[in-house]
Amino acid sequence: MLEDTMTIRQMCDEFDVTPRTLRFYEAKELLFPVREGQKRLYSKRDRARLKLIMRGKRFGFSLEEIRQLLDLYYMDDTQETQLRETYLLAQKHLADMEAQRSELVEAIEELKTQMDWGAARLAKLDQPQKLTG
Amino acid sequence: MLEDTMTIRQMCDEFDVTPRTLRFYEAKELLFPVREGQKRLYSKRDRARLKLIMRGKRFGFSLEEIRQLLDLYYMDDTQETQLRETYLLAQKHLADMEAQRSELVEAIEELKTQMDWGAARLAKLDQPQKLTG
DNA sequence: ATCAATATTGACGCGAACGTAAACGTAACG
DNA sequence: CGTTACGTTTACGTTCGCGTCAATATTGAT
Repeated sequence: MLEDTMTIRQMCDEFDVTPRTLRFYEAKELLFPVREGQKRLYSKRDRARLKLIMRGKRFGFSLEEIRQLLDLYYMDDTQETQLRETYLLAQKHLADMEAQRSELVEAIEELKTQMDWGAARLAKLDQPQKLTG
Repeated sequence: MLEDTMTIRQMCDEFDVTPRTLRFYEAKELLFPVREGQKRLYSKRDRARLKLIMRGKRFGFSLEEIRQLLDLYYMDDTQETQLRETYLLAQKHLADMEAQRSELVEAIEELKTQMDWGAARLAKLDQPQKLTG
């Protein structure tokens, strides 16, 4: 506890995931908890990574894509070649996310329009008094 | 051709999907192409729906969620009860999309920050002349 | 010491969203 | 009339992201 680590259960509670999920991410090399005997202990870094994982998932990236992107946030000890590749990868992801943002903004506008339309129809159904003026 | 319909191949070319996908969406009741003999013919409405399907997928909605939402865009002949339910559903989706937009904006900012950091490191690697200034 | 709670490693299962192969129809072209 | 091209159904296969046992430690409390 002194070393700022968390057990698997604490992680599950904080991030609302199951143990299975955390072990799965570890198997996929997205997380690297240390072992205290048999038990996994998650560091602050693991928590930061998990947060990014959840975010990436939300935006539709696969775990494999996320795994590669995670290196960008922890490339302190990365080789130069790796660094360049990661940087290029990040550029693509950034472009993708900005495109997604645009589409999302447009989709929100359109959905609102459709909902206004639906709201109008519902209003008529609620108050049909003025039917014949 | 005169009736503003498209064959399955034309659809595939225009939306960059496979025939299998279109038949799959039909099986899931997301599309309703008419038949000319055996062959499927996709109307303008089918195309509009497919566009919304692709958009929904992009934003992480399942095909089932999308199927329900599609009714909002074509509820001219919808019952009142259905209309209310669909409207409520749309509100939830709208909220979800707006939340997603916020997170996306934040994620973009953070990613940019990280990239600037990486870019700085790359710059140092490119021009180490001032090493001992 | 024992019992319950929590952890671990397999291993199989599962729903979503298609891919892919087989077997068949039909329609046009030379 | 054959074959080439495109379409159809049926059905099994595949990948992803976990869920769900089962069997086995390990740990903490009584």
